[in-house]
Amino acid sequence: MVARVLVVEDEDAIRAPLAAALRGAGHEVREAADGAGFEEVVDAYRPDLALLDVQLPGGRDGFALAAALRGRSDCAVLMVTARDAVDDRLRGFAAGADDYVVKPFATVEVLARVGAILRRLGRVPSTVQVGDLVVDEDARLAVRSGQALELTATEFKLLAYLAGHRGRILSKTQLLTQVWGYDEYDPNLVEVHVSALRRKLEQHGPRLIHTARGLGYVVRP
Amino acid sequence: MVARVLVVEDEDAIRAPLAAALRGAGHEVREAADGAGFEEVVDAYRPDLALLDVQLPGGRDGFALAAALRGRSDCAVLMVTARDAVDDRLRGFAAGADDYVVKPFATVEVLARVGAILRRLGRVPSTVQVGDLVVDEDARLAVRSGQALELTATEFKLLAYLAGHRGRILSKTQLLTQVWGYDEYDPNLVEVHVSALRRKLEQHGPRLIHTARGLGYVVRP
DNA sequence: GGCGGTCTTCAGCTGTTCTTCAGCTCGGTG
DNA sequence: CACCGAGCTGAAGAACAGCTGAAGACCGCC
Repeated sequence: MVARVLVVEDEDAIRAPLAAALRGAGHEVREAADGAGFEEVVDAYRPDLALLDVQLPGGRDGFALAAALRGRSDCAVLMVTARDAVDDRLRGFAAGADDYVVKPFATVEVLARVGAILRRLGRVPSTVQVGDLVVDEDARLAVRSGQALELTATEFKLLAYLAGHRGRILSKTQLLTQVWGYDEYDPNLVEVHVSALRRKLEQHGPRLIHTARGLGYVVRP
Repeated sequence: MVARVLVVEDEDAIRAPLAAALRGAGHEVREAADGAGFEEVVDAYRPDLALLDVQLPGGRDGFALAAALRGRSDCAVLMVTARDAVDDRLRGFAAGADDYVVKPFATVEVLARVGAILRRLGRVPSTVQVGDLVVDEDARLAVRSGQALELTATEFKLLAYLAGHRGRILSKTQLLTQVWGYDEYDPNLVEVHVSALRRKLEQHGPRLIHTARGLGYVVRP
């Protein structure tokens, strides 16, 4: 399973190879050296798993970050620490950690634990939810506040892709390649379909597909 | 990847061509002949990579400098020495060196190793923090004291560049080349955008972008 | 071949953002 | 304290990105 992983670790010598290994395993990785702007990054990036070092520079340690995650996201937590104290472990689980690794560790061990957590989470239901919109790719069904939407093939594909990457800015180029499989850049093609999608979506609620000027589009409740 | 490199080497005949080669590769280079004021330079310059000679005049050798880097910066370290003793190599790695080159060396070899280290680091975490401001270039997110800032494309680029070089005075010429890609000197263009940025930033706190009269601008908490 | 629906292209419109300009303020200097 | 250059900022309009209605191309179906 491919997941979005957020690695918060201050030591380059540990973070860099770890991130490389995770990328090698097909995951999408975001790195941070400390807890600065953690909430904002989580909201924007919506990781499936957070790998948190316990000891971090700055005001907040890994426990504080794990606590901040609760309620904000259904993201799993893997704590990393240099200390092998039992009370650390307990504090970690109390803060909502799903698992725990002790430094020094083998990169493969971490990879295995990440895989285990992601498998355990199961997930990958074919439906994505954004606010009051539910998109079920298997059933090819889009529902907004109880109302089924009548979408054309292209519109559905576009909406499914946007919703599947909610909270992230997707460029027109990216949409063109992912949804249309095109190489050439024709921004208007995307614009026309976004416009049509919006007309149908906004009959049942406020705007979900937002314009990020000069960058692309984002789906957000 | 373009990086800031700090070269500490006492022999002019080695340092000068090395610095020239690194500049030729697109890096920004700062040179020093010994370890005097090392910490201050690191804090002010925030190098991505330090090239440290082991044998240095004055009280401190390359190992001492490498040790001083740890905890102070997430900068990578490449040690340079005339001695090819195994215990030197071990001491170097123990002190946190990422790689090691032995004199006499070919300049291209050093360039290759610098490239390898920087690739391995995989561009340092994308978020920069200055006081209560956090700028995440990947997520294209600027947050000040918990409030997301609504910035236009140019404003964001400018802020990201300024924040990424916090504590350093950046001339208007430099900003024009780096942010706009312009050649001609139009100071007012920069001034107008700095003015707009300040208006948005200073709604949530004190001044961060300071004017260095006759020199340019600095970002500082 | 004709028909209905969908996709793509086109062109005009709108609102935003960038750049230029002009007049002002500020700080240093004699 | 007056002057001068550097920097600041409000306003105007040029340039640009994005939106959308409409027309034509395309495709499958009868």
